[in-house]
Amino acid sequence: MSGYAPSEAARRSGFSLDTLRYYEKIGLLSDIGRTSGGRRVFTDDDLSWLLLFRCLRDTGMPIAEMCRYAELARAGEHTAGERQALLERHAERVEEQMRLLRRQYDHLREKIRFYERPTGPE
Amino acid sequence: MSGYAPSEAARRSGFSLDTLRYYEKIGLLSDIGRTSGGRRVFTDDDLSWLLLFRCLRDTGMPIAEMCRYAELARAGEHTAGERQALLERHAERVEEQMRLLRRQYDHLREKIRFYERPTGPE
DNA sequence: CTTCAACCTGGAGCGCACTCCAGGTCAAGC
DNA sequence: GCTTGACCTGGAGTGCGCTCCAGGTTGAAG
Repeated sequence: MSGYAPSEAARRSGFSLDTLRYYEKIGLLSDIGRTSGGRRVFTDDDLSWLLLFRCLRDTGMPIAEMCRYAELARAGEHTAGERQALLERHAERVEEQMRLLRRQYDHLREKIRFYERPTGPE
Repeated sequence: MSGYAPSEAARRSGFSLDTLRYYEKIGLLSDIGRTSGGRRVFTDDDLSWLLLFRCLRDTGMPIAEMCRYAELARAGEHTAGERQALLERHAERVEEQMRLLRRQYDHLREKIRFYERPTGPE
């Protein structure tokens, strides 16, 4: 079950080894376990955090904001409302981002269509 | 009709004045007109280029690739096929990007749902 | 016991896309 | 004619998010 080597955690999360170390260094990840020899051991719980971070990064959340979220979570259950609000605000930004992306994608397709028949413009 | 001051071009394209100057400096924009006093004058044609660049940037195309596109366009009509292919490849990347964004958005919404009722996790 | 790939640390370096600055010029309105 | 705000240039600086490096350690396999 739990106990993944760094390379395995990297593989499963899609982050590089360097990025995992970096995330720990800046305090985004904390209390990552170690073997007696000093090597990191990632638990299932660490992994689920990483998958959340992957989601947040992929949707464009800045690292500083993920740090804020992680801090809140560490602070305890009483921050649940604030955490929810943070994710909600982010989700709304993502919606806007999706709308913009779709709109610009349509522009792009329109542009490509100009090349598709008689003779292209420009 | 044609002849926009830099600030107007910035307003219409959504790029900053500095970015417009930067784009000209790196050769993304070329042959931007000038007044006798040395000030830039943007034409409708320049504006439509800017709107294309806005579309490409918003969809994540790196500047180097936009430069390549602009160069091809300057080279003449015989590069139309290559230009089309470039845009087509980009559009496919955008599609992938939209799929990922939607997937991660769904994850995010799912995560938020955990906060919505009994007692949130983490 | 040896080997060797995976891991460790601290810190420097990088790529991208701007953004800002100093010091000067231009031109429309009063 | 003077003021003032928009504009000019070349070049330095910034913020973000990693990524790479040197030099050393660990531990499973043979």
